[in-house]
Amino acid sequence: MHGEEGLSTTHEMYLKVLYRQQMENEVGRVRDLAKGLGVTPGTVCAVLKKLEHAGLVLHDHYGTVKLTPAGIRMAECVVRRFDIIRGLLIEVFGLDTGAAEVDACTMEHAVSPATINRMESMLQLVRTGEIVVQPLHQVGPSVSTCSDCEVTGTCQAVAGVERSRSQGKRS
Amino acid sequence: MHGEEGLSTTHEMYLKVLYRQQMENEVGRVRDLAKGLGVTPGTVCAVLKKLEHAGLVLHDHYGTVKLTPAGIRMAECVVRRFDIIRGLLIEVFGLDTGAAEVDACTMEHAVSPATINRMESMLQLVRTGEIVVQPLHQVGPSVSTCSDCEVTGTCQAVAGVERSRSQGKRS
DNA sequence: ACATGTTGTTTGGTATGTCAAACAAAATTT
DNA sequence: AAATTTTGTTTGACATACCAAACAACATGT
Repeated sequence: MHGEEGLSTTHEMYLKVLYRQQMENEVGRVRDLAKGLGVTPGTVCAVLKKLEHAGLVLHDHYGTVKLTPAGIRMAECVVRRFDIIRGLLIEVFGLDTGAAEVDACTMEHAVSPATINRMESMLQLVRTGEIVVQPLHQVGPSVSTCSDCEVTGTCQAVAGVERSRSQGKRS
Repeated sequence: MHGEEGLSTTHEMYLKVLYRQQMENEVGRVRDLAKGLGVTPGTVCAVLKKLEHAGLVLHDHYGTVKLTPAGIRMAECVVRRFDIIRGLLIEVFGLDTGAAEVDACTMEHAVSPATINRMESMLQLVRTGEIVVQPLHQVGPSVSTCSDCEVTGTCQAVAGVERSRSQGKRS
């Protein structure tokens, strides 16, 4: 019935960044998207074609880029996942903001609805004090027990993009 | 100093499946890898070339496939991440085994060392009873508050592979 | 030993997502 | 309004990861 069978990580990122920029800027422009995503304008152009074809954005030639209602819904899903994971990593797992946001940006594309819902519940319970997790914060700062897997955040969008949005807009 | 700058999700999956099969079978064969990963033998062949070039596997022409010590170390990192995330999703977030394993298989490629270490600590604290999280299990079964983002597990390896391994080897 | 079947490899093709650089349109300056 | 700058689009190229199908090697049965 829905027809959609899941967006790629790339497409989710495009929608998310576009959504955030539209919240602040009103109008979307290719150059801003490119900057926000850390890719070239040519790449954005190509991907926008697909998103337009999928009915998620409207893109006037040499003009503005706008999310459709469907695009907004999808973007909000991604943003919700990001916010929940970010909160969880900071408030429950005790990571610092920067690391949490880089990881959240990668993980947001990897969790099913079931998992994100449980994460949301957990976050809520911790916030209301029904679950107490202070002990975790005493574990120490990001011990690297595994020197082999230097898994770096593979999220394309620079951490700065995340940071600038989620804690008060800064230029 | 290390030289490596992070494996792709694909390569991590190849190493993980190879590792598991070698734990059970001794000898690795292209067809088993292909089956375990849900891809064709031709694809496996191509990817093995890259893994060999990266010093992670040894692949005799028309012969066996074996992880190098470096490959084993990397594979163990991936397996460790999987196991921690799987445990967390089941024991802390209250997901059922199947869903947890599908999600863990996607998430295992998306968490930084810092995050996985915190997750491990959390899991330990829950197991030793220092943190109690029963309330979460009463939240109900995977409510889908978000009907738009039908994010499906994008993990290539069929859930069966995960399942057969992680709860007692079954043929 | 040789025919058959299995397993492994190669080849040619596809789809994504990316860049650099050429080119086109719009906006701004003067 | 013409020149210049900025912004947007297209093109050609590349890397990854995949498949189907042709082909090569190996293993076995009789």
